[in-house]
Amino acid sequence: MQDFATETTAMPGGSAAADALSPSLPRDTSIPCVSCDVRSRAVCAVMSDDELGRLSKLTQNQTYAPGEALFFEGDEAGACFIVQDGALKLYKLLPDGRRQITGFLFKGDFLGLSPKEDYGFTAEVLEEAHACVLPAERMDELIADYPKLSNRLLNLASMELASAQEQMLLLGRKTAQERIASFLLWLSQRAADRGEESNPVRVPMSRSDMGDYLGLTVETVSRSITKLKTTGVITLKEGNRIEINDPELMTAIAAGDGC
Amino acid sequence: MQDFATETTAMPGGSAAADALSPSLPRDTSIPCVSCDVRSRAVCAVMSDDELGRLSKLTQNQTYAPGEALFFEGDEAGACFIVQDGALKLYKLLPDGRRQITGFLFKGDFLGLSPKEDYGFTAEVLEEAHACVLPAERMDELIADYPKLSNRLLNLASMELASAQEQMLLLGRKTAQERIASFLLWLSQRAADRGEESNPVRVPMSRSDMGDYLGLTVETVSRSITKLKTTGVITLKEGNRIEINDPELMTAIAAGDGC
DNA sequence: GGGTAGATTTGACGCAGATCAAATCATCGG
DNA sequence: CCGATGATTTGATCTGCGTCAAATCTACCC
Repeated sequence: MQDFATETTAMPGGSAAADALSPSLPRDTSIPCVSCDVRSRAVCAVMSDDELGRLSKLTQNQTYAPGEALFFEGDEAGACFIVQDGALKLYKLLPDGRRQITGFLFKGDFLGLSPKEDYGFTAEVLEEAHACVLPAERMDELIADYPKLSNRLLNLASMELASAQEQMLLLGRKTAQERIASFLLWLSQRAADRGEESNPVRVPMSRSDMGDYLGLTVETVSRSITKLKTTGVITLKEGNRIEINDPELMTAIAAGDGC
Repeated sequence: MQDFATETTAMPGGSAAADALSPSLPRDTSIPCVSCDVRSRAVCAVMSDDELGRLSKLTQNQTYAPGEALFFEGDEAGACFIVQDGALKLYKLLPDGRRQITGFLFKGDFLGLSPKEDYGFTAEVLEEAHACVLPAERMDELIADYPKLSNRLLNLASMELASAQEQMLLLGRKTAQERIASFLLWLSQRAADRGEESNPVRVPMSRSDMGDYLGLTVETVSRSITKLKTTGVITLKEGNRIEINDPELMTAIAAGDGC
């Protein structure tokens, strides 16, 4: 299975479909995909109302609690997911327990599709999440029936591949300081893409998760953040939020051009 | 642009199409895709003879010398490539010159398709290469016309994404020794997939390139290889080839389970 | 409010791998 | 075969980040 979590920029012609029904109710799983909150940014953006009608019959809405796993590395790849809200982390483990987080997923992100029989990583909930679950066989049928969908997934995969390469550059060649700066800017950009507050940006993951994503230890993450704080480049705010005081400088630091 | 170089396993039902014409001539660019050397393993494997007829009219065969670049990071993404033979390296640079190689490409690999306007990395020749070049607009048309092709590319992208995640694990969490072992096993596996000798495996890239791929310096690469040699796990052979004496142990080392 | 458990920060120290430097090896043109 | 040039190996030393340990801080429950 493959995650196609991507820095999805808004699809042209797909302005957010307002939920016409019962806006006061917290969530009604009977509402079909047509009025889905993330329709305009998710894979489904390329499907027509009619096609979504078919889709909505195949999917199931699920709620996942923090710490819960949608699936584990090595599990048979049985379903695809579209994240409706919340946050996930994806990770791989070495036999001795060393962990590498390969991505964080947010509202609108797609998760699924494996080149192998089994999932290549674990998907675990960071913040309570709702997801739209689609059995793998159904997904295969949809891909076969709707070339548009296949093309859309190809686009998402391309974007994700590009960001994977960016991450390789970070992991292979950047200093701790540069990694943290790059990460915070990325978080901020992704929040902006989702239409959420980007500065200060909310940081929903622990220092430990940041470390496992950036190839650093908790202590180094903490020290690097402290240093950025001391230098005045960032400010820590209430509610796990971080303000980037000087985005220009921050960008320079992230690229190894700072100082 | 995105590279979809993948550990392509042989396509079912696509046994190598022998070149029926002038087998003694080194290379004849007039031979259409139908009898192409890499047809059975490349993207084209999903196209029928007729479809390949159309394809062959859109493509151009090119030869590239070692050190030459197919394109540079930041260039406008104008074409897709199918590697017919030779070897390429893909890399990204930081402003101060630090380099991260994000992949090596071999016979049958696909390169192209960008989520952005520009290429996100440089593609440079390692060993003289022949490639089939397809203008981006033509490629877009083909993708639109042949859902099979789109699906195939999606598969390749999925595979590449999985191996990118594997590489993140390597770069973020493995020791120098583990990285080298993982790399040599990967190189060997890829050679096997191409039907080439896998043990001893030919290592077509310099120590410096290995370092830039594995997030290490030349010296550390050299020392790690020396150590594996001294331990008796590998043997250096003529012609830049390396023999893996104990694949079991090597695999254990690569996973961090050795010793 | 007080207590507890986990997360984060801070401190002291060690080491894997980087850096700097030099020797050795391989390739290739003449 | 010789010399030159670049790649690789080896050696000595340094350092950024990891490791180990302890001190806060935070959130949450009673």
